Amino acid sequence: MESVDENGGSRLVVTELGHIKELVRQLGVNLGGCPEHCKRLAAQIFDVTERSIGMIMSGHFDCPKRSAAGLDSPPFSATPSPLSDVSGMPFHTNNKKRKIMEKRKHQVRVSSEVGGAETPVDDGHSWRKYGQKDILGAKHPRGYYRCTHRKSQGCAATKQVQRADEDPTLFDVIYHGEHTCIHKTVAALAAGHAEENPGASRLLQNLSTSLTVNTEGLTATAGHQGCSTTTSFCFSSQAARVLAPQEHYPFSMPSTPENCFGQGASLSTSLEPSPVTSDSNRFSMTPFQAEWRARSELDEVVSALVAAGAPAMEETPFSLDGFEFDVSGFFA
DNA sequence: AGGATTTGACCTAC
DNA sequence: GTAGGTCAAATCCT
Repeated sequence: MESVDENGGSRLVVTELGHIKELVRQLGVNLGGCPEHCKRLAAQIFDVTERSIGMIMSGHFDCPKRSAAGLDSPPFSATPSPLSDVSGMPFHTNNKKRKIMEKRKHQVRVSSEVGGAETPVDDGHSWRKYGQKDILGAKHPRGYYRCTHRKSQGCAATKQVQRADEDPTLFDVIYHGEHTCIHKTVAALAAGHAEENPGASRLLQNLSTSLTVNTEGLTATAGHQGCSTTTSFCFSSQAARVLAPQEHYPFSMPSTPENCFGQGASLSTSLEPSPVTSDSNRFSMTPFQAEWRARSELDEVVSALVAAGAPAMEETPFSLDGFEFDVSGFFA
């Protein structure tokens, strides 16, 4: 990973990431407290993230090689396997098949849930394998997956999964296309809210889909030292990135009341290695990958909230799975 | 029985 | 001709 300004740009973004991390931690601590403070913290997180976006968008992290290749993908391949690096893929060529998929592509490196697992951790979507190919120079074959709802809902999302040569526990996953399908649980959730507020309902669908909260150890220590429990807050997988803005997939929610990160539970983002071992989406990412993901997801959650009628939500914190969420800070 | 996976064949770009 | 990506029949799994 190179950078301009003798890594000065890198340090700036890393600094901002650290700032975001601290703000998120504070937000977690205060979630059960003063709503106004939470709003301010959320607004700050948004601002800092925006600054990071600006740094990246200004070209500080444009890899010359990638730029030359005309890629619009983020600097996700800090340690890409030789042949899974999308920069080497001819998506901007005249290849008709591949040209179709250049709309959206997103590469991440993920770890397997269990060492030696054949596939990486669940990314929240259901996939159907439709092919496998031995790739020249790669030790492991590349698997081709498409969304299970391709037929039923015409979802065009696909992904390619290839085990990293240097570390078999890691997978390079390249997502193509956009999910236009509706998640099962999301659909059920939507049904309950659609009548009241269609926009907010849609947002909740996406929230539920994308954000995962690891709760390992939480129940074991809940009630004991209360606020000391560490809950890992993980940004979602590819969801936000592969979806068009109008198909926003921002954050997701804790699935059970026990997962509440309120009551002073501290939050740790996935910006740094986390020992958590739940089935939530955990990625082995560089700070830049993490920042880019955070940026894209935050970016989309805001646009999603706006599109979903945020003012109404701002007035009344919405609830999901027994929790209330106040996102009005994003609009401060 | 129906859905998911496997795997060889086929298609397209280079 | 080669490599990457997809198709589709065969097979497996629940």
